[in-house]
Amino acid sequence: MKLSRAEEELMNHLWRLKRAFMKDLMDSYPEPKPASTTISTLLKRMQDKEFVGYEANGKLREYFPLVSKESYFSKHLKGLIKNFFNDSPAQFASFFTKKTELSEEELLGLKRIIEDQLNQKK
Amino acid sequence: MKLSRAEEELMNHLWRLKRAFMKDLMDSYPEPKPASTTISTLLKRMQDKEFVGYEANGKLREYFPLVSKESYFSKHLKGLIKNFFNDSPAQFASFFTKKTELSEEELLGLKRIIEDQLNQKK
DNA sequence: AATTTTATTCTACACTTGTAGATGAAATTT
DNA sequence: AAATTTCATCTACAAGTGTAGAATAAAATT
Repeated sequence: MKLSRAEEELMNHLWRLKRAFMKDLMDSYPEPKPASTTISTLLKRMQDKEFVGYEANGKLREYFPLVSKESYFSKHLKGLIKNFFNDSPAQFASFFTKKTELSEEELLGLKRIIEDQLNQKK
Repeated sequence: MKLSRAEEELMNHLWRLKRAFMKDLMDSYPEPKPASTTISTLLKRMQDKEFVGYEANGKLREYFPLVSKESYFSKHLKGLIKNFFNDSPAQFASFFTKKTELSEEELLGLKRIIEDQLNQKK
């Protein structure tokens, strides 16, 4: 199951806020804000898809994510790699590194991470 | 404009084949194959979206991609990074490197790429 | 030339998505 | 307590998607 574009946007707000009431979600949208019923509809659909839960606090509901951004994103990425890179993360990484202009610091940071990973392998 | 899931799958076949007749596209699907009219519908929609063109060869049409996999994918990725990583490719790279289990060779290969990039910076 | 194969367009239909009004009920403010 | 605000649900509807049958036409085969 996957989220639609609009749902994903809302989910991003929710991940950032961690827990949020309707009002907080509304606030997190820039102008022009969507109608609050639109958010409600999205929240409902996301509950059906089991991406969002809530805790009733009196009548108000405090919503929270049921999946972490990390795991959601990992699936996403895995799909991309599968579809576009022959299921080879290395091929993907090489594409990414070549096509994205990273600054020197960024490259050094990355290099360090990779070296750490290599050391762990030993 | 974006391709839908099913269109993207077809596009992948087309990228791989570079140029293809209806028949070749059908062949590229695993069992159970979709109806050929389904492929036709998709192709039509993809032409409307200007992702696919064709050259008539007698009555047959030889289809080909109008956008490269690289540029299509780059946009995709840019969107992902924007939505999920605060628009920071470096943040993304670090996440990717940590979450994906790359083999030692793959890591070494990556390291080499990064070193090349660093040298180019000088 | 008649038949068969192959591919295209048209039509269709159910499902998903983006968006929001109407309605109603609980909570808050006056 | 009455009025107002806040929000969830229901209903709705247009656009986009996945999927494919019917009709048709050109090409290949017999």
